[in-house]
Amino acid sequence: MQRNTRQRSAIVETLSRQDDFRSAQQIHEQMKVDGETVGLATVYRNLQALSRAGRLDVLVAGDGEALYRQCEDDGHHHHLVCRECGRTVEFLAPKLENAMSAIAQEHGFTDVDHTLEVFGLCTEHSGTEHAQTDRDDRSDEADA
Amino acid sequence: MQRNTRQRSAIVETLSRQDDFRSAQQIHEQMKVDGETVGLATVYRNLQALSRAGRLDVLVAGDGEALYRQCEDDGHHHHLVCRECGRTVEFLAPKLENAMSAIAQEHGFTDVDHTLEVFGLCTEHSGTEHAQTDRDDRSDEADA
DNA sequence: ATATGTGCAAATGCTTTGCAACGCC
DNA sequence: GGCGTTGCAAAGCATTTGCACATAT
Repeated sequence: MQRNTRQRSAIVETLSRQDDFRSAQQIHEQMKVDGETVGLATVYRNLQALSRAGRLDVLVAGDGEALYRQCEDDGHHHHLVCRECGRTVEFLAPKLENAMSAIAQEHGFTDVDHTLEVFGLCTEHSGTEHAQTDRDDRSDEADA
Repeated sequence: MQRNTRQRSAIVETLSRQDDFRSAQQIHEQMKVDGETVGLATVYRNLQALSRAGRLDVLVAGDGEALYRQCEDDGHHHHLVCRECGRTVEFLAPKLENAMSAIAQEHGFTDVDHTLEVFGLCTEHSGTEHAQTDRDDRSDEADA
């Protein structure tokens, strides 16, 4: 990832206009709609490169599909994602990180890494009619 | 899942002799080695049926491959899995469950569900030579 | 100039499915 | 005997890769 190409910029551009997690194919589709002509393989290659470079969050959906979105937060964080629309809330759980390390160490595991993702239905897609106020994507902190 | 067939029994049998998470293909392979003749599609179909019936734990590896193993624990629990050999330790994290519910509720999400898996290298596959005692798969409890 | 990046199409790997044969109940 | 089950091969998907061409630096 060392050169600036029209395609790469377009991909980054598209991602920057996107709040929620999207699959490579959705992103490619979106670009086509926007009039950008970029090969699907190129989208895949760049998403990979960008996430390797730490500029994207990647999360693997239940069915194994990879979803991407631009990082909002630098540190290690987790996501609360709407199963319907992909709307995402980031949150931190420092106590969890510690607990995980402790458990891993107890069992002699090293090089540990963990994934924690929470899936649910956001206000707009919930069957019930919850009233609530906080509906932005700002980072939050859990007490776990 | 209403009839008992030779194939289904063989699959359950194979799973019961297996401590760690295995992919459908690995299970199929194992059965072939054991002299069982069962179609790959049948293995997939039964693994799905069994996990639907709550008799198997399923976890999706980083690359999207589904891994199965028979349930040890009834309740909701998580796994510490060796990236190399699949060796698995189950653990509970009740405080985490609560924290997740709280966060979800705060943001108006409903029908929440979460996945937490910890990957690492077990004692036998760690580059370093950790000394340790606890190396079984008994359930454990985290304070998070 | 030349190492990188791109596009396309073919290949991969896991998983699912259509359909005829099969075998529990 | 009927309906769930199986096997096989084909189809599906998301993703990766080989290779010739294009292009940023």
